[in-house]
Amino acid sequence: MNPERAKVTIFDVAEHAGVSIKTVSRVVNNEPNVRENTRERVMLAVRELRYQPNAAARELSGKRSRIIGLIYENAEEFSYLNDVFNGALGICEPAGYSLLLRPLTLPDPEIIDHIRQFATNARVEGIVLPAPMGDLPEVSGLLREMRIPFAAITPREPDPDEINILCNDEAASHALTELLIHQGHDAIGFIKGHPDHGASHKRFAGYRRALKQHGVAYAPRLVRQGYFDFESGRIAAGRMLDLPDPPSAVLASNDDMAAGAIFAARKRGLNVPGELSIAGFDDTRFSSRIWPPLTTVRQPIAQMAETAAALLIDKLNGHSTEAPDAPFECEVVIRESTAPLHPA
Amino acid sequence: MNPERAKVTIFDVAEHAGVSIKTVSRVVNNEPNVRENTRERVMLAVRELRYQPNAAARELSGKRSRIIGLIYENAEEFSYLNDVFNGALGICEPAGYSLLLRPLTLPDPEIIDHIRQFATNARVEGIVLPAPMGDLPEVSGLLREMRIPFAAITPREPDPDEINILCNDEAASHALTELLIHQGHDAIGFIKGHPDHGASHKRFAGYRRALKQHGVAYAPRLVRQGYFDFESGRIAAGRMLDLPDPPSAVLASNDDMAAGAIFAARKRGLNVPGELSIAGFDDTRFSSRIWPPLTTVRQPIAQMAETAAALLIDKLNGHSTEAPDAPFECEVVIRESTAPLHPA
DNA sequence: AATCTATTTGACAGCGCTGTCAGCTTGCTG
DNA sequence: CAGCAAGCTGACAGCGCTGTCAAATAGATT
Repeated sequence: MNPERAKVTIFDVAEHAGVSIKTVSRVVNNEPNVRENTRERVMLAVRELRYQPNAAARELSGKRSRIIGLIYENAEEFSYLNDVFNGALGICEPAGYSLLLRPLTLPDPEIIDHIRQFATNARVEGIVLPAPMGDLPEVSGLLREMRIPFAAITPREPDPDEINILCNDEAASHALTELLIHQGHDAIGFIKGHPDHGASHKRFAGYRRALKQHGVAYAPRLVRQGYFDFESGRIAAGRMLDLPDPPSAVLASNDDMAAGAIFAARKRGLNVPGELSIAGFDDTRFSSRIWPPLTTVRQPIAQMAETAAALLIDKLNGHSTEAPDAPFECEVVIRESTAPLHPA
Repeated sequence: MNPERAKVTIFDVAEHAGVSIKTVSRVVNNEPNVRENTRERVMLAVRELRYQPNAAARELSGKRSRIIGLIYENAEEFSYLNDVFNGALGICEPAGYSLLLRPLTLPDPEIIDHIRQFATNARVEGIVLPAPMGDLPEVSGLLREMRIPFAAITPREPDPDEINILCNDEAASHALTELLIHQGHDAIGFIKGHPDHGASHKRFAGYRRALKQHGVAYAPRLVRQGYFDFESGRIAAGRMLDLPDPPSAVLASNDDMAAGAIFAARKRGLNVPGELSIAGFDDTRFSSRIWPPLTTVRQPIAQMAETAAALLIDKLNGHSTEAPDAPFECEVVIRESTAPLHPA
């Protein structure tokens, strides 16, 4: 199919450098026990001939595919995945790994079969699991059983034997709630995230802790279930705003839902933030571009994905790097969708 | 590393079915000249043993990697890529192909080297080029020279020997401009897209054609260069709005820039669409969620990517499917960011 | 039944690389 | 300068599959 390509083999290089193919292999793979002189000669030949090892042969012979899988939920929300892809790819490429994507539409009754097939068929060595994949016990259970190393980017409790990338969701949510309290709000609505996502629970926990700490009463009527999408945010916010005693501030568990809340407020003729403060979570690309720009929490998603990929590759290569000792830090970003409460 | 996996080889299946490995190979690859009886026996063995062919061995032996590359610009805009990824993956998976991503940050002076390396190193059989990759002559030139089949999703002039997925950008832009003219606007600003994108020129052409057709004077001061990003839209719109005789409507070449225009209008206290109508292009996920929801043009991006991948795979397999005879249809979506002009 | 042709099947040689292990060089040590 | 360990290098056997080509079988024809 491509006559021009892939012509140069290890034999050509060996001949050109006057060594055996095994020595070329050693040099190319950075193995020890090659005299500096020899190494240079081989490297020269490699460059001159533009030699690129045949990945299929390598895999067949060496049992290493150098492929990492990334299983993700094929949801609407894509800003998060954008960062995950970029972070993971940024690490894989220079490390000589390929990244293979596997979208999954949740809920998926055949998820086990799908993943099993992906793992064997695509011959991945390891798998990155961004949220919410890492939250699903059947997924991590299967991978464990198949003995496929994986790195979960998820706020669940860490397992010391597995790679877990965490961030301090709970603390960030606490800080954001505290901000609203300090601005004088005492009727603060909360829109929960999808119950299957670990992050949802962490964020709710931070909210409750802040209320408690500052002596603000917890009002169940001001807490609504959402599912991380715009529509559920719009609906949940609408319900709260139609209450006889509506909240003066709403904290949504992500920015999509916060955008939905803004939409709901505007439909009701409410000024944001004059009459209603709204804050979100995630700082997606659009959070600063809607009106008013959203107060939110920024997570270092790309960095987390980079770390996940890097630790996974280290593990695959037998370097047992230690996981970062502290969770990644989220950062509260204050913009114009929140304001101090002016008593009526 | 994974002792449980990939144990069953073609030999096991052959033995189990009482045939030679070659016959198993024939059955697995759907080759002709196998008696039905034999085929069934082999299939049974395949199922019983859960045989999955080793991709590396296949590739090494057969020269077919069953991998397709996707080279894309690693820009902020991700809604477009989301659809492209999903569309392409949806076709590749069932066809037994893997999709390998290769982000590129433009402009990239070493783009040729990067692509060359990707193509050989990742041993892709073919490549999908979403916009703006298909617009760059050095990219398509290199692939042509390397004899790597590719499918370009781009509005350039089609080459009958190559796979080109088109949509009627020009006509859609014409229709959108016409809509504004019919609403009474006669001072219609236009924010151009990035000059390296073929779509930019098509969209501008549609705008001009509509003006001409309806006898609206073309005013160069109402045309500004943008680069498809929010900021450039904000700035370009700002310049026009600060003119002594500002436009009553602004057409932006994509929704990011339209969002920027809305932002600029709002900063100047202008009501949209009361005092300024704004329309965009693309219908990204956020276009219906900002305030006011954007009038825009929707392209069937996922479908286009599906078609690109499908045609490419057909080509790789020697089935010379014909390209669709007509370009894909864009659709004008009218929302609340545009309104009829009320004379002052 | 013998002959011929078309169809089906199998033996075997690679594909390009890495792992194993044996053999050859060094550079010391005594 | 012999003797030896440590450092280098190379020969060769696979890895699991597909392509080639020859052999076996079935089916058609006389």
